[in-house]
Amino acid sequence: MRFMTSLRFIDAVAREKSIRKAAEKLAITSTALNRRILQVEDEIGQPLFERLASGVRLNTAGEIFVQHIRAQQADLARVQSQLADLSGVRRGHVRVTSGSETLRHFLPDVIARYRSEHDAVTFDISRQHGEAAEAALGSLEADLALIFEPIRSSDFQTIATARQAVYCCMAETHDLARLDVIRLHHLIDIPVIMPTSQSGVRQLLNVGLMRREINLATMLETDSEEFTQNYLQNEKVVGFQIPIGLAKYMAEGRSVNGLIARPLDTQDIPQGTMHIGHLRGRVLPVAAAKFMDLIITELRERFPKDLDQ
Amino acid sequence: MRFMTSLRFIDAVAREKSIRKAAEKLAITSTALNRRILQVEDEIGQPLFERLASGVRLNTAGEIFVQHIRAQQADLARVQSQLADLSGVRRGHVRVTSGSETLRHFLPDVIARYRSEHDAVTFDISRQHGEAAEAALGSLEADLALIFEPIRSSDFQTIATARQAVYCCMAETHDLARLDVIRLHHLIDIPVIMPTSQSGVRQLLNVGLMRREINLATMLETDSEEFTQNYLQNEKVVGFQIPIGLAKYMAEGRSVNGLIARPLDTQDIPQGTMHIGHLRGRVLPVAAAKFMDLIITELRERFPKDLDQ
DNA sequence: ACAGGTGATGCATTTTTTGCATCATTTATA
DNA sequence: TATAAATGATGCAAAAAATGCATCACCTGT
Repeated sequence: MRFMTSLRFIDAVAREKSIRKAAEKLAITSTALNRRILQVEDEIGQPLFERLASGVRLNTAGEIFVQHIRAQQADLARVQSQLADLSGVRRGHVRVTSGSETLRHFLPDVIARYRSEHDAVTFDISRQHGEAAEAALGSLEADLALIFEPIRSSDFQTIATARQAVYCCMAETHDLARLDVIRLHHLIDIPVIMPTSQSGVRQLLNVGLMRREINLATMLETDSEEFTQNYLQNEKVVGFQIPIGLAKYMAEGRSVNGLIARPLDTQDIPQGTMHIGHLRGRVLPVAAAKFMDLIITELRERFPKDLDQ
Repeated sequence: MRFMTSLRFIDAVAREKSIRKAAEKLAITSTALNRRILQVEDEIGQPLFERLASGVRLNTAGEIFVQHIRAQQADLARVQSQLADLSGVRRGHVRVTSGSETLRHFLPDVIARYRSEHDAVTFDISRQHGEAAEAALGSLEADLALIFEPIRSSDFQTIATARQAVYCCMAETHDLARLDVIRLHHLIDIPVIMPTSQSGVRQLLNVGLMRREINLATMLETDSEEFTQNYLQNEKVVGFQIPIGLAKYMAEGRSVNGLIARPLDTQDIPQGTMHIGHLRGRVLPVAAAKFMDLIITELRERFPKDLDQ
């Protein structure tokens, strides 16, 4: 897209905070890049960058202008996706940002299902906790976000939500596996793996633990779902997860790979909410919009009672 | 804005439906213009125009792309307005489309008030009836619209509404001027000037006339407020208008320039609604947003009881 | 049948963009 | 404190892109 060149260059310089570094990435000389920037600044009628000895930095005007550039790029992507749709094939690129909960089972399932029908669509999946995920939407680096508790920004437009209770995960041979519903006091003196404090699950746990004044025997703290699930198979410890993060049917009580999940009583630990949405005011590319539809379809199939739209 | 050139050119061709005609307006040769279009079509990967013997016409892809171009232009204007705001002076350009009702008194008053504080802001006022006004918002040819009854498109985002009863206008020497409120049957056999049928006032009148099965003695039909108001001073006929279209204080019963206004009984003719709004999903330029604020302020001062936000 | 319109294309010319060498500054480092 | 290694800006020549002219092929209305 030749008509986007200057704008793309400015975006690159803003990201690299250096004309020379950006020039290298763009495979042109710093001279040419510098001149393009000076030219646009001249047309705009005011500088977009502060010149520092260590490089450049966006000034206020630059921040506004770069936001415009990114919005324009996002809209162009949407248009291209729409045009591709016209000519039959659905092409496109979908950028999803999400907490770790959905990465192990849910998103792989949905993407596979989507790509089985539209294999010309490609994906970018970035793992980010709530606040960072919202920022990624804001800077137009992502189209969709799946965020588990809480939503901070009013710029986030929720399209659907799914209530999610917190489950305990453990080996099927674990003593607690006999219970249908687990109360917090059952966990006293039982070694547990805790999610890190940025995670939504951890925040829900904290609420209940504070209220009941219970301290758990935290043997390990990690933000890796992968590690947790694997470790449970080696030692009789308890991990925490929400249904969307569990293998299919595990939330119904079935054992999968020797592991089993039991819900925590919602009197002890409140249910959380998984939010699916995008930046307010954005029109999503066809591919992204359709993918979001499929996410909601999949959620409806898995959690028919807990889905709100 | 050099980076907008190609897009601006495409927009021009779409409007002119001819490369040669557009080239003339743009003060370049048709060759150059033709080549830019071919280049963009090549980059997009598909044609945007159908080539006819009589010129060109947008195809479906072109319609989508041109809509994108206009959205970009509008957003760029917003950004420029915002940047100008940064540097102190409020610059900008506000494009308003409205039915005829507001053109005589209301908009001139509001614009004068606005420009007394921000004289670097310029205006475009286009007179269009409801449907055309909504289309102008949709094609981004206008920022704001004032539409009197009814709203057709769900793309119109109403920001404020003001209820408006229909008034009869006449010379203060007219027989009916003695009445405080006029009933429809008072108008039987009295010569009237009717607004044309696209106008919201006419549509409200029609509702009442149909219901009561009354025919008025229409001596003349016009869409010109100017003509109507001037003619009332020459002959004892009755015209129709809503308060926003009357000179200040006339709706309170005062006579202005020998003319006087009396409300029609709302049992006979329902009140209408003046809608102030913009295209859904658009972020307005600073100047346009502030101007809309001022419109609402003015409406609140004039019609404190009938304004909804 | 034909005159007058349309968009497309080859080629020479003009304009714009790019890259090299270099300057003036600032920052990090010895 | 002196010095080396960054940074962005600028003059000038080469490369690339855009433009204008002349012309073609085509369609439409008369």
